[in-house]
Amino acid sequence: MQHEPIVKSSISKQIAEQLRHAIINGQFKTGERLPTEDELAKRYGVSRATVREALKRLAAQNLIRSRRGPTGGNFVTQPTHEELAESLSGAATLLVGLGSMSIDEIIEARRVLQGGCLKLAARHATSDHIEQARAALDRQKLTGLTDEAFCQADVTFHRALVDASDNGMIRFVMYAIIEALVPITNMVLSYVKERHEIIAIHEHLLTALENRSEVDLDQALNRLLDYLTETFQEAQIQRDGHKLAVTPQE
Amino acid sequence: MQHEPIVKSSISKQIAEQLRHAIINGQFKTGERLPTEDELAKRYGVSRATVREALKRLAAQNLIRSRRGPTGGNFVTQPTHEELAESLSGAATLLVGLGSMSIDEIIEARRVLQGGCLKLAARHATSDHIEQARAALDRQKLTGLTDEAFCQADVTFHRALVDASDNGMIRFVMYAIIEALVPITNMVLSYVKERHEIIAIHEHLLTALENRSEVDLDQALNRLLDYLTETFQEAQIQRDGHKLAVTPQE
DNA sequence: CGATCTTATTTGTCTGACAAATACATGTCA
DNA sequence: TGACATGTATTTGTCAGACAAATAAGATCG
Repeated sequence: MQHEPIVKSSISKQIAEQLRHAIINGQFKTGERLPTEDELAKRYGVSRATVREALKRLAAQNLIRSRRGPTGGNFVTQPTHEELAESLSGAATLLVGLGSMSIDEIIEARRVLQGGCLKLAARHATSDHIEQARAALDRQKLTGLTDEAFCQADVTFHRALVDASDNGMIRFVMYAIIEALVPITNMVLSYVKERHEIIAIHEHLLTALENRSEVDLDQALNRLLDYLTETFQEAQIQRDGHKLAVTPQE
Repeated sequence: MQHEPIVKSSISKQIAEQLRHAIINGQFKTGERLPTEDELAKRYGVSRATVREALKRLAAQNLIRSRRGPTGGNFVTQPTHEELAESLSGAATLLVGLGSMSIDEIIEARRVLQGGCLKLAARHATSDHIEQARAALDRQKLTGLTDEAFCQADVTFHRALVDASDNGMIRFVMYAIIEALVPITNMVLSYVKERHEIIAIHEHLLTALENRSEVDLDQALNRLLDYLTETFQEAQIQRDGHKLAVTPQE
């Protein structure tokens, strides 16, 4: 007797998978409308609720977007770079937040990968990129900035540097790494509060970029990451000391 | 008169967002069980169907997993490295597939980023990593392999090289880039069919790694990417020529 | 011609029900 | 007592049908 291979996963999940592949393989082109939910339900022989659960899975991946009304429906969308970068940084943040990625690893990754990225930037940077970075740096110099605002400008600055590499793929992955470092920068800022050093290093980076000096860029990057490593350890000690003082038990 | 800020997005999406933040902020720890769907429905004052659509959104992001029965429910899961890497490469593949990322960009990105990665690998590679790479390379040498199998072994080989860098963050992003190159490798394979050259270059790479020679690694990587660039153009010409011959109109 | 009203279509949500999986308690028989 | 079957409660999975809300296009009226 032959046993049919029983399918363990839920119907809605299977439908989501099928539709997903259909979209990726181009059977539904971007901008195109999927069949209506009723139609899909009939076609798969399931209820509309099940179809909808499948569609929501796709929506969560920014693969489709829905509109109501006639001419409405579920449309295949090309996820924007923003959205993809966002989901990517979300994943990276999660990895860091859940502690499955050490600080040292992130800094090392940044040292290695951003090093290459800056080399490209030295070759491809336009005055536009440099201006953007300059603007972000100027914002960091303002007095009275909250830590969050400072950190935000920090991200903007580094993104501008990455953009200068003029490479979409690199931009895609570097954004994630930069994002992953935000919590650390934030912690350093709240416990050590030495913005001027960060600003000085950024100035160093930007000047090196303006001069298109790969050596200087490398030097500046290492200076930044060394500084972060040091102060992060310091901040950690302070934080833990603080914590211990407040909650001595445990 | 004051107008309340009307909320445009659907209820299920909002609930998904709320739960998502609750999970990321650690209000629900990993492994913990969320309230039952009925409970959530009551708590948010919506129907169970709506709650379920929200939950499916989270499930699509591998944030929760569900089990039936008593002691069952929706559990917060720590996404595996695999799952995160998968969603990441899914995004990257999409970018490539939808043509918003050029081949040149990917190859350039790989040249720059993998270059740094291999430097790390030269320092950190263990015999274990090298053996894994060797095994994948041996598999590529088998005769009678389908293009898919060959390509699969190719990915395994490069992953082993990346693993040798011994850095989770780098692994995370490099996996995506490697994955993004798969369609291109595939196309090169189907139209040019020169596996021996790829194998030779891989041999070059592996030997360089065994000798921990950064210079050789760099040389081999450039050799590989130059080769891919060339043959890809060739393949493209052949394919387009073929297409034109078959469908001369348009 | 233009403004408004109606109407059809499609997604969003609700309700209530039953099916399926599954842990746990209970009972039965050796 | 111990192993095994059996029921039972709980929770997710799926279904069916309904109404609400958005919205584009046609119909109507001034």
